[in-house]
Amino acid sequence: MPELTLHDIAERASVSKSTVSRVINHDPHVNTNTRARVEEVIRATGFTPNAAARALVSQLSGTIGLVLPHSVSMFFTDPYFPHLVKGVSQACNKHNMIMALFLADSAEDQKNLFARVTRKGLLDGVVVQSGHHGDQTLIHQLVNSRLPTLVAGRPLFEKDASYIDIDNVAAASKAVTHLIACGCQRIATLTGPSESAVGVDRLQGYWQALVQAGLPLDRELVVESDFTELGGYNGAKALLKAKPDGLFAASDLTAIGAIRALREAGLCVPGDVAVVGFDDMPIPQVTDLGLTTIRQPVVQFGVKAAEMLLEMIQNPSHPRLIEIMETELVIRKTCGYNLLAGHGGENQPAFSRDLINYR
Amino acid sequence: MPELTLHDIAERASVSKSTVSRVINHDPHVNTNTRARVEEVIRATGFTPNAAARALVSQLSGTIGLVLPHSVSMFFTDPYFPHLVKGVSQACNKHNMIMALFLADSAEDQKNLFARVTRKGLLDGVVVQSGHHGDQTLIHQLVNSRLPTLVAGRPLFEKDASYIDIDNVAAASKAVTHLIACGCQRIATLTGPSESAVGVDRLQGYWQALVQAGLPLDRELVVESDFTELGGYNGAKALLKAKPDGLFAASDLTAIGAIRALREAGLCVPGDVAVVGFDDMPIPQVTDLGLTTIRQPVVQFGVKAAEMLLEMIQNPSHPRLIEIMETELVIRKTCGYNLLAGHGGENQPAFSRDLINYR
DNA sequence: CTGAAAGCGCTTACAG
DNA sequence: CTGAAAGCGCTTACAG
Repeated sequence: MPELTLHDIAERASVSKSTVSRVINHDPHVNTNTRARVEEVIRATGFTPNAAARALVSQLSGTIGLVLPHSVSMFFTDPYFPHLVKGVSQACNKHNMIMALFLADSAEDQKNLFARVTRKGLLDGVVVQSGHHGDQTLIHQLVNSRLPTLVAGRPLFEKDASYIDIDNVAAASKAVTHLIACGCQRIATLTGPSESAVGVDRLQGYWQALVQAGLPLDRELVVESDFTELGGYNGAKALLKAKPDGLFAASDLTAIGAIRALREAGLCVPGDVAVVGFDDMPIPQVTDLGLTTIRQPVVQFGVKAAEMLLEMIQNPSHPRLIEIMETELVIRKTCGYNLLAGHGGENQPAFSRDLINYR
Repeated sequence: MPELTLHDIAERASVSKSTVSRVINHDPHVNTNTRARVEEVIRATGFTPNAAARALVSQLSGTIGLVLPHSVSMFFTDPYFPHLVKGVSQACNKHNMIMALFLADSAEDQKNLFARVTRKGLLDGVVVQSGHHGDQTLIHQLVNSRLPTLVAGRPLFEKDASYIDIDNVAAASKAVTHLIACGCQRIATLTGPSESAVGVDRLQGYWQALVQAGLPLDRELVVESDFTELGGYNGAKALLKAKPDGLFAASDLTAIGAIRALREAGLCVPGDVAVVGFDDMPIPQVTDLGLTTIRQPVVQFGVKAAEMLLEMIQNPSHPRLIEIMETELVIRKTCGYNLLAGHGGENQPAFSRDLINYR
C-alpha cells in the first residue's frame, strides 16, 4: 500500500491539508469538532507525518548528535561512556528527540566526522565529549560551526564554548583531603592522561589538598596513568619504591588495577596503603573491593548535557551555558571505613554503603 | 550568512541545478570539464547538500537505527552492548551512514519506541537486539513493518525474520565438552534467563554435550541466572550443595561472580571446580582470572549485522537473510590450561593466551 | 551532455 | 477558524 500523506488524511476528514497540519502540530486555532474529526482519522489510519518533509520545511530535524571522539575509543573498557550514552538517550526519549551516535574509531573516522555531523538538515545540535589534545580540532570546528554545540567536560582550549562538567579540582581535593584525614602522610596519585582536562584538573586538586594540609609535594609520588585497569596496575608498581601510605587514583578502574598490584606486592589495603578512586562506577569490582571513591552522576550528567543542548536549540540567541555538577565522597573499606560514626566493626555487611560528604 | 543551496552553486558554476545534482551524485553523464568546474565551486564554498531535502525526494535518509529493547537496560554492566554499538558504528562510518541509537529505559519508553522508530522519512532500516519475552511485541512490530529489519540474535518467535546469531547451542556444547575432556564428571551450569533465546540455546548445548558423553542429567546442577556478576555469585552459592566439579557459566560476568563465590567457599578453581565462561569480553577480570571461555566476535557481529541490513535496504526484494558467526574456545587457567600442548607449567606468563578449537 | 519542470510531503504566512 | 498557495532544497524523468 502506498504511504499515507497529509493529503489523504485531509481528504478523509474533509478538511484542508493546512488544518490537518495544525492538528498535528497542536495549533490551538482549530475548532474542537474539526480537531476531533481529524484526530479520529489519524488514529484510524495510523498516519505519521514524514520526518524528512517536516525537517525540510521547519529546518529542524528532531535529532541531536552525541559525538565521542577518537580518544574515547576506550569507550568499551570504561563503563563511563555507556552511562553517558544512557543519559543522553533518556533525555531524548523524554523530549521525543532522536539520538544519533558518532563514534570515531580511528583518526580517519575523526577527520570525516565533522563533515558528516554538520550535514545540513541532519542534526539540530550536538553534544561532544571533550577528549585529548588530538580531539580539540574537531571540538573547535563544532563549537564554531552553525550547529549548537555543548561540550561534555571542560574543553581544553575553547574558552567560549558552552559546556557541562563536574568540579574535578574540588572533587580530587576532597578525595585527597579524606586520605589525609585518615592519617596518610605520603599520598601518591595515579593521574589521568596529562593531555586531557580531566587528567589535569584532578592532578591539580591533588596538589591543592596537599598544599592546604601543609604536606610536601614529592614528584616521586605522581605517576601518569590512563584510566584503565592495566594502567593502574602498572602505575602502582612504579609507585612502590616511593613507599606511599595513601593513593588517589584518577578513576575507579585505575584504583582497581592499583589495588591488584599493591596486594601482589604483599601490601594491605587499606592497612598499608589507603586507596581512593574516582567515578563510583556501578560495577561489581567497586563494591567487591569496597572502594572508597568520588561519585559522579554520569547518567544525570548525560541527561543534563542533552537538556542544555535542547535549550540552546530552542533559544539560539541564548548566552553561553555552563553547568558544574556536584560530586560526593563515598566512603567504603579502602579508606576511612573505620572513621564512620557508629561503625560496628567487621560485622558490618559487606555491601553497606555509607557516605560522608566533604563540601 | 544564509545557507548555500544547489541553486547558489549552479549560479556560480554557470550550470543548472540538475547538473550540480548530477555531480554530487556521481552521475557519469557529466562532461569532464563541467564536472571539474562544479566541483571546484563546491570545494571553494564548502557546500553540502541538505540531508532532509535529499531524504524527502529520494525516500532514503542515510540513517539506520539500532534498537536496544528494555531487557537490555543491563546495557551498562555488560560490556557486550557497547561492543555491539561499536560494531554497528564502524559499519556506519565505513558506509557513510548515520547510526541512530534507541535505548528503551523503561516499559513506557518501549511502548513509544515503535512509533518513534518507524516515523516515515527517518530511518532506512533497523537492527534490533533480540531480548526477552517482553520485547517480542516490539520485534514483531518491527519485523512486520515497512522498515527493513535485521534481528541481532535469533528472535524468539518471529520465524521469518532476517537475523544474525552465533550458534549458541554448538558453542555451549563445545564448552561443556571441554570440561568433560578435562575430567569433570559433575558439570553444573549457570544459565541465562530462560526467557531469552541465548539462555535457552546455551542450556540446550549443555544438555547436548552431556548426553553425547553419556553423562547423567541432574536438575540440581542447573541454576538459572541472569548474565550478571552478582547473579553468578548467588547462583554458584546455590550450586554448592550439588558438589559440582565443573561449571559452565552462560556469560563471563556470570563466571566471574561464580568464581568469587566458589573461592569464598574455600574451593579452588580449577582444582576443585573447573570453570568455563562465555563471551571472552576484553575486560581485566577475564584476563586476571585466566578465564577459559567461548569467544564470540561481538564487534564483528555488529558490523555484519549493519551490513546485512544495508544489503536489505539496497535490495528490498532480497530473500530472508540469515547469518551464523563462528565462535572459538579460548583455553586459559580456569579449565584445561594444563592440557595444552607444550605447556611449561606455572612459569608461563600470566597473560599467555592459547587456543584450542573444538569444531 | 544539459536544462526546465515537476514533485517529494510537509509548514506557514496570507486572506477571508 | 479555515483554505489556497508558496516554498523548504533537493532528484529525476523528459526533451533536446
